[in-house]
Amino acid sequence: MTSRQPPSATPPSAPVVLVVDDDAGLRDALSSLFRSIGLEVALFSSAAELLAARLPDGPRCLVLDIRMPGLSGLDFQSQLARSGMEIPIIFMTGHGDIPMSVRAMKAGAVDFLTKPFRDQDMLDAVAAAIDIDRTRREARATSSRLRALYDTLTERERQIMARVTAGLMNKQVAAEVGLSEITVKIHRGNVMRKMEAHSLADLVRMAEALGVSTAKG
Amino acid sequence: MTSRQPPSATPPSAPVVLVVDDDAGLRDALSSLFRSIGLEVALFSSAAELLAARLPDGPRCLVLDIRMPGLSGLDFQSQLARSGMEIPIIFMTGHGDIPMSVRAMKAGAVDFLTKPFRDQDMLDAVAAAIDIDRTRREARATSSRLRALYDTLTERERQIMARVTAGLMNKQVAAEVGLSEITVKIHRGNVMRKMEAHSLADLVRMAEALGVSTAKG
DNA sequence: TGCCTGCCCATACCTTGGTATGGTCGCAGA
DNA sequence: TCTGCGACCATACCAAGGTATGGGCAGGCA
Repeated sequence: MTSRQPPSATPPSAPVVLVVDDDAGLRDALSSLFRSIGLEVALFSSAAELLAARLPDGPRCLVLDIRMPGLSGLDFQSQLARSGMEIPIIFMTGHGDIPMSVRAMKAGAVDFLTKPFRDQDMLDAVAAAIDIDRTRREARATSSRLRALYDTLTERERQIMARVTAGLMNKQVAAEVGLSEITVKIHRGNVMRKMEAHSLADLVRMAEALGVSTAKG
Repeated sequence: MTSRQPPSATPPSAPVVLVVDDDAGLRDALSSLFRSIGLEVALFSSAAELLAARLPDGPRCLVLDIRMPGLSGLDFQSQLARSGMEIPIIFMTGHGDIPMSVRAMKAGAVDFLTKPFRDQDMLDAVAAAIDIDRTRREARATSSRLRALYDTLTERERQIMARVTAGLMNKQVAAEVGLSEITVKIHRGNVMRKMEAHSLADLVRMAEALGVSTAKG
């Protein structure tokens, strides 16, 4: 948010497409299709197999047959959502119906392709999905960096931060939390340093992103 | 955003469901269904008819057969989007297919029901759509109030606002735009008054919402 | 026990922010 | 021509922000 940092320790890995389908022929076909445009691919014959695998950390997306051995595609989707595992999903189906597709799309699927599909449609969908994932990862990275800074604050400092970013003056903050103005100034200075904020405007934006800050009238 | 105002001059009108279907029987059935739970209804037999009518201003949504005389439902949807007319849409279809439903959902449809549908499914969809519309309207109202205030600023004042909300000190702003510090202070004061901001934090949030403000390193 | 940390406060001092008062200049419209 | 307004600047003054220095107290921990 405020500091522009190098990507991080892990090198910028290539996008990976995770394919889950019980049809080995289709898996192979998709694999060569994706590799032909420079994407990496990981193949799985079932959801369980995918869950057991160690997944790469770069940008990625999931290409999933809605009818799988064991867990259904839709159930798998909601299970992933519940477990906080956010990954863009592209569904494929041979015998799907409209309610199924609608449910999938409402739950956030990127696309829902009927077999047989055109290669280009699949590639477009995957490109869109990878893009979504990349954006989300960046947003998550920024916000977790921010959260990490916020976690270093003491209770007091959080109280002061909330009120300062709500627009209160030091003396008002002091009155509200029952401190002397000078103490508020000190805490405030600590907040600025710990949050690595270079200005009040900066801090306000951080508070906004973190969802802290006392609402105002 | 900053001031909590009464709803406005127009009284809080009841939610309205706009129904477009060429089947008069279905129109009537939907009409009584919606009225039974206290919603107002406006019926149309074609998209053209709806466009010609004067639409109410309260929260509302659109229930649309995908196959209509004249313009198709999907085309109508994209036409509305292009014309900036944002209204939540629920599609109905008797003979739709998956690609159609996916396209509609990707374009932002709230739901896509296959005929025959259960009354409760339709009511749930409409409730969700109305809710979305209400939220959107509130957001639009807030942001247009803000925009109106911003429009009263002079060019200079906007320059100063952008830099101040980016976290620059008055003297830095002065140097950047080639003014004396005292002049910056005066403009800054004018900005605060015109934007009705009660604190710098307030102004920063406004700048954020407006998308003005010079990005920082 | 000594050490660290969080929390609290004071005095002193300097920098910024913010407003009032008063004045100049140029331009557009009544 | 007068009026109003946007833009600009100065002096003066006060309020608010911010830091340094120094000190006290409580609790956890090696």
